[in-house]
Amino acid sequence: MENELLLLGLLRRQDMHGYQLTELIERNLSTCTDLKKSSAYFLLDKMAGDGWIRYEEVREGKRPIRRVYSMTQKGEQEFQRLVRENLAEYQPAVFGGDIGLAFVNAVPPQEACRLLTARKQEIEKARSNILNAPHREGPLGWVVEHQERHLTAEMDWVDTLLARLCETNPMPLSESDPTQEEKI
Amino acid sequence: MENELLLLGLLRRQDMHGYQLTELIERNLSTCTDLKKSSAYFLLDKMAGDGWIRYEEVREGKRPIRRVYSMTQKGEQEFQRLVRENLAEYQPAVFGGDIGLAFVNAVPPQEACRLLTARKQEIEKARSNILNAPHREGPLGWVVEHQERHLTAEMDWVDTLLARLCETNPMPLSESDPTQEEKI
DNA sequence: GGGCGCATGTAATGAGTTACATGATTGA
DNA sequence: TCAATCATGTAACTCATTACATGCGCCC
Repeated sequence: MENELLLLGLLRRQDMHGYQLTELIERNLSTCTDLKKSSAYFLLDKMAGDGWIRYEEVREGKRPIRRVYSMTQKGEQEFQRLVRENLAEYQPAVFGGDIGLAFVNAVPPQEACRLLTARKQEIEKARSNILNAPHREGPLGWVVEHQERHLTAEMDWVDTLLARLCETNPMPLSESDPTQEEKI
Repeated sequence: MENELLLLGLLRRQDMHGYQLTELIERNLSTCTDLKKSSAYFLLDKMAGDGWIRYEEVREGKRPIRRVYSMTQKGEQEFQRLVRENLAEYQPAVFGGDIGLAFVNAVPPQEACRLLTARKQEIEKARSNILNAPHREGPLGWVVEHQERHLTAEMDWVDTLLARLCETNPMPLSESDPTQEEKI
């Protein structure tokens, strides 16, 4: 329901048409969601069907017709319910990158270091993207700050891993050694 | 492909039947995945079809027939490819809880604090679960450590939020004040 | 005798993505 | 004139989940 919450939260501040919403999300809110255009259109349709929002078709000049959405009373109620639900819960994060890590012994230490260094660079890139983005005030700024903290922690974590993997094995074995692998 | 990687990585160490695999995953690897039984069975089927693994039907005593899976050469190749891919990439984490946070001004500060405190307790619970779990050595221990670090950071983050939200507004407004809300 | 654990699956459902379709306007 | 932007959507597909179905053996 996060996506619905997001759309409701945005429409709550001002009426918007679909394209405007989806551009806003993809351009300015990529730090906290990656909802795609067609998914958003689909949800807007659905929420209109459920009476959470309604729309008016508007033609401005010679541009294509826009569906300008606005919240209904029912939508506001749902929004109030959804924010509370979202604020009160914690959804455990699953880090897909940990699966590879669990089997890191299957690759020679030297190569593992090379690969993790590549990962580190991706994290660094994401982090600098955030640091270079325009500063935001209030809750939206906090969301960015949260992501920034997380990325900093991830950098730190990869560094720890590199230290454990490489510095203890400066001269790698010629091949991965299955006898060094652990039990589960 | 993380789920495939996980199954391959486990089968690489020793042959196992489906139930054994899925129990292992649900009981011992819940920190890094939440793959469900039927999904795992489905994937095992698929991978057998693709020739990554093969199985032998074995009946032990009067128990139900087991499909004991083992890796093929092709499976080992895929595994090697998938670990490297996984180690080298970083998949940006999206925190669903940040959507609610972005709209936290829609609820009265006092209530927001109550809700975030509930969230904090859930995080604390997850953290103590991990701290009380048996200690693991090597890469698997690292994965647990990663999760533990993350949960600790999340606790810290919620505390920061609570400080910003509650301590600056010890006496809440009677209702949420839309004029305090921000632009996007 | 009843419930739990073992063991494998199917079917229905859901959420979301990619790729595609359409068509007009604007700017280089 | 050609590409990009605006604007909305559909269809096919992927991936995973939930709920359900089956059936035997073991233990209380």
